[in-house]
Amino acid sequence: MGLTKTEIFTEAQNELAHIAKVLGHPARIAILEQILQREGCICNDLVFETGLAQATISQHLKELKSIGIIRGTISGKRMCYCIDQEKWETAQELLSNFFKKNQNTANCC
Amino acid sequence: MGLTKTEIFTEAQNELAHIAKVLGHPARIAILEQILQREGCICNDLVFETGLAQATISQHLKELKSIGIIRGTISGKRMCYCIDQEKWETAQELLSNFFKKNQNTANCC
DNA sequence: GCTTATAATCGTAATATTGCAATGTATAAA
DNA sequence: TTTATACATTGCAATATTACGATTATAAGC
Repeated sequence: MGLTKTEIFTEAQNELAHIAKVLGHPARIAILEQILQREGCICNDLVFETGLAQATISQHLKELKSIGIIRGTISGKRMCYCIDQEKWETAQELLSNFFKKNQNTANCC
Repeated sequence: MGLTKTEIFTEAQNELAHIAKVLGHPARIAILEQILQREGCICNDLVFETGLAQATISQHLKELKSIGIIRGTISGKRMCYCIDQEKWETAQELLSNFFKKNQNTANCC
């Protein structure tokens, strides 16, 4: 059906899954890496860097904005995208805490 | 087109994205949490726990197996699922390293 | 042998995602 | 005021994902 039954899971599970889902595309990883590399902002040189169409990049940026991990501010006729530090750290911690749940479990099989 | 252009991204980007993608569904987060909680194995009580159909759970388990983060071993007529410690840590580190790329970046906008 | 339990797989329907061309919009430059 | 530039949005086609019922395969127990 292609429809995730979000209502049967907890808020936390849905939130974590949403963050992971947004990170779950190589183009979005590449975009984030570019933004980081240029230590600060960047506009749609991303189109040039990735080789994807402008519309496609725009769509991926929208996905990234949906978890708040990037922010876009207008500077003239250009857009300046950058990392939202706070949201970045939130995502980092949510994932980190999830992985920390697996301390010490002895292998069973 | 629904077809990710994996060939234009690096191995590392594709690998990280794949891991994130697999974690990007609340059912799979829930499944992993269950396996961890029962500190070791579990069979398809997952069906009961989540309320999803057996076929659906089986499919999600397959996704999780695709990144190696869980392993299933046969024990009689049951399957015993557990975390693969090594792969778990690999995934943890890949994500952790990705997030660590954003040290010290001054906010630009 | 047969029956039951457990889980994988197949087939299908519904919805989501990816990607792009075309179009729209706002700003800057001329 | 026109024109160009930079993005966002829309609409569409192709593919992927999610979910489930039905079927199949395997092993245990009789």
